[in-house]
Amino acid sequence: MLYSTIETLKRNQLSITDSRKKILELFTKSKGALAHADIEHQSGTEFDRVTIYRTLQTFVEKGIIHTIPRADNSVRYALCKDECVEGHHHDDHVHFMCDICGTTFCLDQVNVPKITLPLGFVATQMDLVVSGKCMKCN
Amino acid sequence: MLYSTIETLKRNQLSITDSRKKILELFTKSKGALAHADIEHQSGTEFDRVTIYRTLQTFVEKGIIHTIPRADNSVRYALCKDECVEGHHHDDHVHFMCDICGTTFCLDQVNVPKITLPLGFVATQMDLVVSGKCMKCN
DNA sequence: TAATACAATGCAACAATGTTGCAAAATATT
DNA sequence: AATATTTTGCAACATTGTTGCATTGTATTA
Repeated sequence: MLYSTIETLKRNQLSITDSRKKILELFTKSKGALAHADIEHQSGTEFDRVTIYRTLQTFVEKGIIHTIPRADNSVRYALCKDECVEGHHHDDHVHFMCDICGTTFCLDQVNVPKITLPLGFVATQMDLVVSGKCMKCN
Repeated sequence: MLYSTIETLKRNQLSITDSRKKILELFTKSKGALAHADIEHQSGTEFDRVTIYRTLQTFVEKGIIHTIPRADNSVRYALCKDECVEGHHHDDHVHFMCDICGTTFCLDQVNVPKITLPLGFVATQMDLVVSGKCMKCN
């Protein structure tokens, strides 16, 4: 089930503004994950940098998008699946980063496998990021 | 087998300097992983910020330390095991970040499990970062 | 639909993080 | 000890992210 951008915003009790509509659209149009800089470039000078930061923050809080960590100190954001709700993300799928084209994929089909931690350690979140060559660059 | 800081530097064909000795010592003394800022604080005003950046870079290139990605856009560094050599890291163990005390652990005993990627995807590196409560804060 | 309450935006200023070029200093080599 | 090489510190700059506040836009109520 796909929601329109406006429906998604309403469903999350967010007021409908130009920046939120536009940024959410960028995510639905994009196959891969987006970095803050991507959004800044693709939206031109339309919105202030600060607005983009705050919009992304709001979307993460509401469970509309989730973050993907990277070893080189740059976070990317991707749309969450429908099950994500405020404060409780279900983004336990694997992320794939292509070393050639730089695209970040959410491999929704591939789940993060269960692992056994040493005694005393309790996990609340797991991030599995794989890098290599994607099917286009292979 | 443990090497002294000087031996490790020599083994990697690096000249022995105060900053390299001191920063490498910080890593061997520390149980967890270190962020750039940690090193900057613990070494006081002894070294320039730039020197620390360059030293960490050199250590990563030589395979002495490896990076650990985090969702909040902050990289941490940890000592590699002996098998790591220049340009070829063997840091395929799980990393654990405590949400309470902030310490990052290398769980050397726990390996990243093999997963099956969609057709056409080829993995060259995998990073599994688990967060939750560590054995001290539990 | 107009008036009000509320929330989001843009701007400015700032803080933190990371990078580069180059002269000075330290290390390694002969 | 003298020379060649590498590393360091400084300055300057680029990027990324944060905060306070006045202004603007959105939602709500009469």
